[in-house]
Amino acid sequence: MPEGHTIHRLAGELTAAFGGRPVGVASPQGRFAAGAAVVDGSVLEGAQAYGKHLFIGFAGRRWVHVHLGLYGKFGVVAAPVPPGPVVGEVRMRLTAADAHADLRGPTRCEVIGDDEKAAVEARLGPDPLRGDDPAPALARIGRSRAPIGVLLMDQAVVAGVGNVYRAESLYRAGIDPARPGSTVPEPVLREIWADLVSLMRRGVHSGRIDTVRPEHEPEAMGRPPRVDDHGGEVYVYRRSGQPCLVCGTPMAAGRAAARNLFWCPNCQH
DNA sequence: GCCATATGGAAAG
DNA sequence: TTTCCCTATGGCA
Repeated sequence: MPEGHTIHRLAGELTAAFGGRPVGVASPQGRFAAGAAVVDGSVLEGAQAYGKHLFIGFAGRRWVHVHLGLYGKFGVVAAPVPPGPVVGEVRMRLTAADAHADLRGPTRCEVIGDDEKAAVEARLGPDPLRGDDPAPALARIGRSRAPIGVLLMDQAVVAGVGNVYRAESLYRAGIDPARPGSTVPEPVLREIWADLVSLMRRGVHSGRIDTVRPEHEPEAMGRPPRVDDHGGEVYVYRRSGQPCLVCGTPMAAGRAAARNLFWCPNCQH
């Protein structure tokens, strides 16, 4: 479930599990063999997250740059490493005495240096989870004719927001995702930014995306809890055709920039 | 077994 | 704007 909160949480978990110690880096699948050999056995100094990009820092100014993409997974598992052959397509495995971590299906997994890391970061907009100044994002949205729903997903505008936080933050602000960025008043943009900071911090802490306000939660509304494989309690994401939790209107769905888009046609303008 | 689907992004046209 | 990549899972024959 990789939006920015997943990556920031992962950076913390990796630093806690492996930081300051020599770590085995392997490529069970074989596709990361050359990169793994470069850092295998060196000290993992710490992991950093920027948007949806993960940088695992090793001694010698080497970084393993990981991007999970749409369905990548990276999880830390407490020791001992299960005996027997590694099951499935494990691109990279980190191993220490008391923990290991397996990476599967990433869009990117590569060893880079400081300059390449800086180049990746230079392409990203401010990240709500890093405490960045939102001014560049607000300015860019404020002068763009592109839909606000597309702009929020553009990592060069805001780093770390994915399809769920995009849909949910626009719903909570009452803004139609199709609305051009330049037509959204700046105070509303500031409110959306502050909301993203708060929602995404909560996501880092809980490991899932919950966006429903207390007064609309299942218990408060006398409805059954949401049952969905993404695990969180949300207003709009993947709820097309179901009644809006606030007004009862069936939620709408469409496509924008090749991604699923969800909104309430009554609550969002 | 086959197919559709997914919280992403880069490259190709 | 479309295509492609990477993997796991659930629904359906």
